[in-house]
Amino acid sequence: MRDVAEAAAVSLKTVSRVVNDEAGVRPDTAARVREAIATLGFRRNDMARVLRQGQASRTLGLVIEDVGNPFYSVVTRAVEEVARERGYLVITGSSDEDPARERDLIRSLVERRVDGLLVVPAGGDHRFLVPELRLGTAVVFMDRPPGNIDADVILLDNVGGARRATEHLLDQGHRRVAMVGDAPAIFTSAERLAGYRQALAARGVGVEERLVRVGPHDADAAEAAVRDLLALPDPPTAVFAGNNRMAVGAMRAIHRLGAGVALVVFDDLELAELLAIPLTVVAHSPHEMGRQAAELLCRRLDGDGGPPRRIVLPTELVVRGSGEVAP
Amino acid sequence: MRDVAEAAAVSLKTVSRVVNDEAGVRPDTAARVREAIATLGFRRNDMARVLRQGQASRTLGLVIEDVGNPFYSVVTRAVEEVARERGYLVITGSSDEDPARERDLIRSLVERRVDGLLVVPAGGDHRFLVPELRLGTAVVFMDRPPGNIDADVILLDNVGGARRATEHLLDQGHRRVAMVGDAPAIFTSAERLAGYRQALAARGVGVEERLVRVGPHDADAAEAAVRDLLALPDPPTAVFAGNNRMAVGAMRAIHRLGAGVALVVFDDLELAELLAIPLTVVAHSPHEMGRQAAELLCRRLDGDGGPPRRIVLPTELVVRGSGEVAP
DNA sequence: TTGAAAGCGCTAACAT
DNA sequence: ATGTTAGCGCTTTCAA
Repeated sequence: MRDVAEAAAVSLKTVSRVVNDEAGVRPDTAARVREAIATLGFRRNDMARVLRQGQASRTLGLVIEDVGNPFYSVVTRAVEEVARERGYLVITGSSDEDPARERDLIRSLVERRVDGLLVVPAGGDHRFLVPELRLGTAVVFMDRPPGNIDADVILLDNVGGARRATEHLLDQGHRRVAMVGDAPAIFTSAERLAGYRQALAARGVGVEERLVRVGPHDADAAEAAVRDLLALPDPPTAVFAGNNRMAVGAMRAIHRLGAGVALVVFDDLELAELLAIPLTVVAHSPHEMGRQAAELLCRRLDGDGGPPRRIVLPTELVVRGSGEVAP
Repeated sequence: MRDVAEAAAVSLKTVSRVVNDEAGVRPDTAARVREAIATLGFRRNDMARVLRQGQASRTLGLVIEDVGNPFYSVVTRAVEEVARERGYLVITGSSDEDPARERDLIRSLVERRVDGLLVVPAGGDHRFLVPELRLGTAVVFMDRPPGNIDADVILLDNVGGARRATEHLLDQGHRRVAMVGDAPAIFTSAERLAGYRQALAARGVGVEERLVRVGPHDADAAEAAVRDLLALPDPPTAVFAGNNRMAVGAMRAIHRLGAGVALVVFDDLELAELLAIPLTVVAHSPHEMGRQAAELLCRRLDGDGGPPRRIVLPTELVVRGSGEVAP
C-alpha cells in the first residue's frame, strides 16, 4: 500500500480510502490511485486489516468428521451458502473421529481468529473450549452434543427415527431384527441403538445381543458384520443399518449372499430408489442441519445472547421396498 | 499477550518465547508464564504473527464448483489430507460454475493471504490472476485448464474415457448412441463430447445431432433430456452420460420408462454395482486428482520453480452390466 | 536468560 | 479533499 501511495503521489490514507470505497476522494485522485494499484498488482492485506480493526475476520471454522462422506459434504455445502450470504469465508477441517485432531483443528482455527466455529464433536469432553468461548468465539455444535459444556447444538431425532425404522420391520412380521451400527461411543450411534431397543421392548420382543453389531466404522467392516450375522445358525430376517456407511455394507452383504433379508437404514441415499431393491430409509435433511447451525451461529455473532439452544430436526420413514420384505 | 506478560511479571518477548517453544527460558519462568496463559485463556493471534513474519499463512485456498457434489467432496478430502500432513489449513468455497463468484472467492482468498490456491475454473479467462501470481500466490488448477494463462493443471483423460465408453457401446452393436452431457462451455463436457464424436467417426457411424443433448446441468434436467430422447420416433438404443449428475438423470429416465436402453457413464458411483442394473462406468480417481494437485502446490510453495506442468490422470472402463445391454 | 524498541500493513482518530 | 500519527498483537533485532 505504501508503494501504491508513492506511485500515485498520495498519502497512505488516501489509498486506504480508495481501496475501501470511502467517500471524500476526488475522482481524478481515485483514478490515479486505481491505476497505481493495477500497475503494481496491489492486493489489500486482510490480515493487517483484521488486526487493526479488532476482531471480525469474517471467517467461520467448520470441523466435521470427513468431507468425503456425503452427509457431511452436504452439511458443508449448506454452511457455505449461509456464510456466503453473510460475507463469511469458511475454513474446513476433518477430524476423522479423532478427539486429538479435533482439538488441534479447533486450536488452529481459534488462533486464526475465526469469528465462529461449527463443530461435529469427535471427543467427549469440550471443557477445553471454555477459554475460547470466553475469548468471544461463538460455537455451535452439529449432529452430536458437546461433552461437559452447555452450548448450542442442532441434532437429529435419532431415537425416534431408529425406533420407527425398527417398528416398521416388526410391523412386517419380523422378530429376528438385527442392528449394525457405528461405535456406540458415537452419540448418534448410541441414540439409534437406544431407539432400536425401545422399539423391540415396546413390542415385547427381547433384544438378542448376538444380533446387535455396533462397532464397524466403515462400509467394509459393516459388510463383514452383516455377513457374519447372515451366517448364524438362526440368522436375522431383517436388518436395521445405523448410517449411510453401514447401509452400503449391509446392502453389499445382503446382495452377495442373495438373502431375502429386509433392510431399513438411517440416512437417505441419492440412488436409493434405483437400487436392485429400492431402499427403505429413515430420511432427514443434512442441508437443513448445516443451514440452521450456520444461521444460529451468525445470529450469535450478531449479538444474540440468549440461552444455549438445542434444536432437534425431524426424521421421516421413506418406504421404498427393502424394508417391506416378508420374514 | 501483554496481559500474560504482566500477570507473569515478565516481558512480552519472554511470553513469545514460551508460546513458540523457543529455547532460552528458565523452566520456572516458563511455568509461570504457562500458568498465566491458562488463567487468562490466552490464545496466540495468528493474524498478527503472520503479519509480522512476512508471508506464509500456512493456509491454502480451495475453489471448486460445489462441495455437495461427491466428485468435489472427495477432491476436497484429498486436499485436506495433504494440507494436514504439511501443516496447512484449507479455506474452501464453491463457485457454482459462476465466473464472477469464482473471481470474488479468489480475491477474498488472496486478500487473506493464502499461500496457494487450488482452483477448478468456472470462468474461461484467468488473466486476472497474473498479479496474484506475481504477488507470490501459487496456483494449481484441477479438472479444467485455466483460460489465457499458463499454469499447473491436473486433468482427467476426458477424451480417451469418453471415446472408450462410446466404443464400448458400439462394440455391443449399438448404432443409435445418444450423449447427455453438461454445458459444452465446460471444458470436461466439451472434451467428453469430442471423445464421443471421435468414437463414432472412427467406426464410420455418423453423429446424429438430435441424439446429442449437451446443456443440462443437474440430474433433473438430464432426466428430462433423456426422457425426451427416449420419446423420439427412432429413439437411441444406448446412452453415454457425461458425468455423475447426468448419470443419475439418465438412470431415472431409463428406469421409469422401463426401456432396455444401454448406459455407460463418466464418473464412478459408490453404489454402482448395487443398482437394479449394475452401472458400467468410466472410472477415475477424484482422490488422486486432489492429492496430486495439493502435492504439486506444496512443492511450488517449497520453491519448485520448474515450468508449468500438465498432468493427465487415466480413466478406466469398468464393465458391470448397464453398458452390455444388446440393441 | 531476559528485555526494549522497532515495525509488519493496515485503519481510526484527528489534523490540515 | 487529503495527510499525519498512533497502534492492532506479534516477532525480529539488538542490547543487557
